[in-house]
Amino acid sequence: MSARISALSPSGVPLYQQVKRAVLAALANGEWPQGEAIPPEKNLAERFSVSIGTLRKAIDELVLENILVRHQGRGTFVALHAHNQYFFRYFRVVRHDGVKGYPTPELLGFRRTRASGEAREKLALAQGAYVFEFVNGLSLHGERVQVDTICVPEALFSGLTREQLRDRPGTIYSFYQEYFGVNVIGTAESVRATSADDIHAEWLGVEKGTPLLNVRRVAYTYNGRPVEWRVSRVNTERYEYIGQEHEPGQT
Amino acid sequence: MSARISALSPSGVPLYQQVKRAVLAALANGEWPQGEAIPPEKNLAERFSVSIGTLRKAIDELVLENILVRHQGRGTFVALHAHNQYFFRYFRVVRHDGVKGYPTPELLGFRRTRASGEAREKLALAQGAYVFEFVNGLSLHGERVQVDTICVPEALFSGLTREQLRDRPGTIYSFYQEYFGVNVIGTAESVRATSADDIHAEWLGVEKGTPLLNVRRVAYTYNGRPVEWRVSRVNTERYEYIGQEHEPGQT
DNA sequence: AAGTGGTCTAGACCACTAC
DNA sequence: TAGTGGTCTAGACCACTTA
Repeated sequence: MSARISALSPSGVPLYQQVKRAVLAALANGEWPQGEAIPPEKNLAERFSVSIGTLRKAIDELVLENILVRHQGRGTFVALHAHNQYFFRYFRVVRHDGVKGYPTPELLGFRRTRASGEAREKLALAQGAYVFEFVNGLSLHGERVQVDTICVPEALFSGLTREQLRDRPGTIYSFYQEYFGVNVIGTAESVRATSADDIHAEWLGVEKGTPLLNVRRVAYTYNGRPVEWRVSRVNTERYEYIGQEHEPGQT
Repeated sequence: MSARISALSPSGVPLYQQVKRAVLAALANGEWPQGEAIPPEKNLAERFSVSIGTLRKAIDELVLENILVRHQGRGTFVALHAHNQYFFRYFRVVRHDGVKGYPTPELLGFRRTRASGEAREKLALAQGAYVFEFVNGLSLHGERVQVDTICVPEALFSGLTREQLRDRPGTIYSFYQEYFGVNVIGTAESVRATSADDIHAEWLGVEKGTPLLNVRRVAYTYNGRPVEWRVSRVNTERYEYIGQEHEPGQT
């Protein structure tokens, strides 16, 4: 386990960034399990042959990214529920009383088609480009509360099948990553209020014309490349969407 | 202008936090105008009698908060449009094409009343406590698109009048700060879709029953104390609410 | 060439936690 | 009491910008 930074590479990459990568690698290796403390700062500084200050700068960033948690006097810990946090980053519907739940997905539709004008715009596709369009129903506490219409370029997801989607084990984004090497690293959402049309009324078990939340999301990978465009319809009779939150930063 | 930190107060507050406050005070004094460079780090470190490292930690936080911008080799600058950024932190409605605009406010109602059950809950008030409740209409490009019903505890805003609100120069939150010493430092929002009732239909110039976005916000000051509870109704026919955004952080 | 911020060191002492 | 992270120092050298 000689985890020394490789030759203090003169690559021009700051040392603390190299340290950060090394720590991430160790985490990925499962060297320090979730919820457990990582070695103290002094040890890590020695191990990577850097000063405490440099080591701390690397750890600082990992703490900012919610990958590690520091407790003064106790140690630095691998964040629990890193998976959970990641999950609820992208699923922002909770019950009116604030209770969160894991949604049960159900594939309601799947087809290969030419991209619509709006999909072309959001996904930066050429005219006539093909996309896969599928519909995902989400239930909370046994009740269907959200229906997503999801559009991805065929160019990035060639060979995608209805069965793969139906039988995928985890979240859609982890599926993208494992099966197609597509990493979602950012999203942008806008929200409107619209009326339920016939098909969504049926899917959500509400009357036609019921006000629904209409969440429109573009997901991006590296270099700002859009990889997914989705429209979510949410029945907010008993659930709500968590909007912008501003932490009380101590100014 | 002896801006020395007052006696290196043994108050237990970290030095770099004191330095940060001092820099903020200098900014508030207009000592360094917007868009201009502030003195180099060495000078500031001397002026505040701290080491470069400590000074940098203070500046780091101000950069993270978008109050300052660093340019390697050029200097550290007072962020332009800090006011703008601050403004659009709390006003998140844009046209469907993404164009932002400054809303024109109009006071549509004002009264002193006992807090409703929901207001009591959100504002952590005792039964029978009084609140000021006022209604603020917001227009973009000459069109009324949003109506806010705002509720603040009388205990924090004693003496608030309709005229003060109507004639206030800046945003509501800067008004809170200047006239009542109430600093809003954080917010939490949840979003639903609801139908327009009679009065909101009239205010927004839509038919009764039109789907409206229903944004519910609690604003907090220090120590997580709630100071304002508001419900915004937005006509999203031509405008939309900017939801959660995730920056592509470089992990 | 001079001046700026960016990175890095090798310590020190303090506050907090666990034993 | 021992060990942890939190803060702080007084420098050093590097990369970048401007003139």
